[in-house]
Amino acid sequence: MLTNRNSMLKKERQAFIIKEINLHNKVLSSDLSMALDVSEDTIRRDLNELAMEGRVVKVHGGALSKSYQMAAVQADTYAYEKKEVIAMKTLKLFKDGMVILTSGGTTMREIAKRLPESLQVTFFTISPLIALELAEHPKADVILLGGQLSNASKVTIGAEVVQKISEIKADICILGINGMDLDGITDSDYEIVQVKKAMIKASKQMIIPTISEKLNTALRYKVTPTADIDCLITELSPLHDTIQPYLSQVKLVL
Amino acid sequence: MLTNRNSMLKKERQAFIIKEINLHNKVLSSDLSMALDVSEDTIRRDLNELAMEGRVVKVHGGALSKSYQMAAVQADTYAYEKKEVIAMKTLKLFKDGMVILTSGGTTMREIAKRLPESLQVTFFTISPLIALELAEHPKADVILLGGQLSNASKVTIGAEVVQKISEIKADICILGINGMDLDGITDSDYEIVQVKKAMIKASKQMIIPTISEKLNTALRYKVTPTADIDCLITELSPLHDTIQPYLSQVKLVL
DNA sequence: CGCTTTTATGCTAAAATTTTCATGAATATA
DNA sequence: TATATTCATGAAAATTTTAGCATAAAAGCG
Repeated sequence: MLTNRNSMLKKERQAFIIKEINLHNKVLSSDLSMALDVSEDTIRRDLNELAMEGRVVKVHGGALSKSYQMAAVQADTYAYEKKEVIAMKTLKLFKDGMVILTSGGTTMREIAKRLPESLQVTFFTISPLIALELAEHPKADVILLGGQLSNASKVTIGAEVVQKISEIKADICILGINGMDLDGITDSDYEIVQVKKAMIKASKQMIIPTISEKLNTALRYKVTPTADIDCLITELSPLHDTIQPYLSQVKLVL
Repeated sequence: MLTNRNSMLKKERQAFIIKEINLHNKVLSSDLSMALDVSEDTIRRDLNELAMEGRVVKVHGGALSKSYQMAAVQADTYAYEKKEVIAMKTLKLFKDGMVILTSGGTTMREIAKRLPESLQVTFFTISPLIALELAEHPKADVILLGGQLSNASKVTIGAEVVQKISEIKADICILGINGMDLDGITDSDYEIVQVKKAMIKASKQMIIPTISEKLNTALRYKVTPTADIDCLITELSPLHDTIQPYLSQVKLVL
C-alpha cells in the first residue's frame, strides 16, 4: 500500500483544530477535511470528542470556540479593557487559603473569570452571577449567601443576608462600588448599603476595585469613609493625577 | 459597520445578531438579511428562535433588545422542544399568590423563562441560575436559598440549605429529577438528595416535570416514592404507552 | 512471532437540519 | 382604504449528520 506521508496522529489533528479555533473562533468541517486531508467523518468525530471534553462548541457544519458565545457579553460589558486590567491587579492580592467575601458587579465578574486554576480559596458572595462564574473553578469553594434577590442589581439583600454575613470572618472583602469621592463610598440603594456595611464589618481588609470614572462621584447613601479602604485598585497607575488625592487617604493604591 | 463573511454558521449568525442588538437595541430583518447575505426568512427564523429562548423581543420587522446579561451561562438545552412543552403544561398549575419552591435544571429554567408577566408569585429556589431568570420577571418575588454551591449541578447544598428549607411552607415544589421508575425518584448525588427531601417535606404538593426519557431509569440514591408525586408532567400525552404504568401511581399526570 | 482485540478511518444510504422560494394572509403606514 | 411590508406555511433544494459496516493499522498477549 502507499504510505501516507502526511498522516497526522489523532491528537495532533485535534491540537491543530483547537489552534485553528482559537485563531478564528470557528471552523468548518469541510475546511478542516480539506486542510487535513481526512474525511469529514473523521473531523466530525474529532469535533464531537472535543465538544464532549467541553473544549469547543459543536454546531451544524463545524464548531465554535467557547469564548465566542461570550463575545457578545464581553462586548456588552462597559469599559471591558479597563476592568480586565483591574481584575489582573486584584488577583495578585489573592493567596492560598484565603476567605474572600465579594459583592456583585461586572468588575467582580472579570475577576472571577480570571481566577488562577491553582488557587485554593473560599468565596462568600451575594451575587448568583459571580457564584456561577466561580463554580467553574476547580478548587474554589463557593458559598452563596441566600436571601431576597434584588431585581435591579441581581444580588441578595435583606436582613437574612446581613445576619449571615455577620457570622462570617473573612480575610478580605472585594467591594464593587457605584460612587466614591475623598469623603467616602456611596450607593443609591439603601438595602444594598446595609449589606455592604455588613460585608466590611465581617472582613479584616477591604479592597475596592473600580474604574477611575467612578472616582469623585457621590450618590445618596454613604457606605463607609474612604479612609477605611485598605486597597484601592483602578485601571490607572497610582501615579496618575486622578489618583493623587486618594494616596493619602487609602492605605494602598494599585 | 456590518461586515459580510462567507458562510456563517447558524450559531455564529445568531451571536452576531445578539451583539448587534446589544449595541443598537434593535435590528431590522431587512438590514440583517443584507449584512449577513442570507434571506430574510432565515433572519426571521433566527429572530424567532432567539425570541423563543427569551434572548430578544420579536417585533414586526425585526427585534428589540431585552436587557440581558446571562448569555455566558446560556448553554444549549438538551431536548429543548420537549422541555418547552413541559414548561407550558407546568405553568398552568401556577396561581396568583402561590409560594413555589424549586430546584434547578434546564427544564425548570424553561419554566422560569416563560412565567407569564401577570403572575404574582413568590419563589424560593436553590438554583442561582433559576433565580437570575426569575429576577427578570416584574412581579415575582425571588428568594435565593443560600449555601455551598455544588460545582456540578450549580445548586446550593448542605445543612444550611436544608435548615432554611425546613422553615418554609410552600404551596408547591417543582422538582427537577435525574432518574425515576415505578418505585421512586432517584438521584446520583447524596447531598442533593438531602436537599430534595427537605423541599418535598416543606411543600403541600410535589410537581415533577421531566422528559419521558428519564422515566424507567434509576440511580444510586432514592429521593421519594413515586406514589408521593402529586403531578407528573412530561412532553407526552398522558395516554401514551410509556406513561400508562404511572397513571395508577401518581395523583395527576399532564 | 502469530493471533485476537481494539482503535481509527472511510464509505454508503438514510435521516435530519438548514436554507431558499413561492404563495396567500396579516400587518403597518401613508 | 390603498399600498407596501412583513409574516406564516409548505414544498423543494442543499447541506450536514447519523448509523452501520468494511478495512486497515495499532495494541495486547500467549
